[in-house]
Amino acid sequence: MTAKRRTPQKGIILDTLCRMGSHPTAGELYEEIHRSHPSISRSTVYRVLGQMEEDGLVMRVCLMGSDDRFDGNVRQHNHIRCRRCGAVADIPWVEVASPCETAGYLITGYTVEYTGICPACQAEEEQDRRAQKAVVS
Amino acid sequence: MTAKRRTPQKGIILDTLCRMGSHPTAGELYEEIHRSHPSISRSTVYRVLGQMEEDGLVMRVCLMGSDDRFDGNVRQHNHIRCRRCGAVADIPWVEVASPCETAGYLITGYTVEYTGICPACQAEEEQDRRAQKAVVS
DNA sequence: CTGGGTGCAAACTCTTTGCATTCGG
DNA sequence: CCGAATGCAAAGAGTTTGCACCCAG
Repeated sequence: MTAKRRTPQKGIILDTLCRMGSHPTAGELYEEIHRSHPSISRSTVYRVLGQMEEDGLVMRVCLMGSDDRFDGNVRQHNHIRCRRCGAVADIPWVEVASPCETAGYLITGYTVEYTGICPACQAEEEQDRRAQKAVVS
Repeated sequence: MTAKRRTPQKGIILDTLCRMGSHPTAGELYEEIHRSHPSISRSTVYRVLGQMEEDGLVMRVCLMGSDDRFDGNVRQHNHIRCRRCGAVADIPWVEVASPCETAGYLITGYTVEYTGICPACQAEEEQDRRAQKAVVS
């Protein structure tokens, strides 16, 4: 009983997430799916994502100032978020030493979120700097 | 121009956040403030918190499966969240080695979020285990 | 005085839920 | 067949915004 069923919707949702490669929010993923499969509803996307997260098929990524994002890559890895445009990228896993003082908590895991500037924004900032110089001189 | 003004509301909001010590969501902080200062509106709390975050007076903490939380402690530190009851605690800062592959990003910072079981939940789980044993035997 | 700040209510966005219908096993 | 899964629409929850009034500088 309570056996989970395979449905075309689930396949499409997981496929689309993996094919996107990026880290879409549930809403963004729905939009993408909706383009090719208009019949799949928003609620199904939310329900299936939540379910797949429980089953470990996808990973929920929560970064500051953004809705939850989903990642089809469930291997252990870290994320970096551009503080200028908000883009998210995967970066290799880094081992972190456990803190000695844990406020009495029993530590079972951790995640590291890096903040930085993505390549595109680095280039744009460089351009801005040149433009600024030109005006000043 | 654009000078920021000191208002009693801002003082009360920051004071309350710091006095609470915990890591309330904007809504929780509003409720707490509302008890002693019913005239302060919800929107002011949201607006002021966002502003103080920009000014570095408070820190926004985003943990999985929860609304953003605010922390009056702006010194560098990490957080640990109980995966059973959701309680959040501060723990000392831990230096993390920067990853060598950064997907082209220029890393400017990072945060570490630990997951674990808080003291209270450890105790409860221990009790549950005993109760379980009693039933079995 | 001036315009930044506030309170209020309405608007918005994202997510969840109730329910009748569908369809996988 | 049976009930898990879906689609739809409506409800929730949290946050933001428009606007008139207020008050800090």
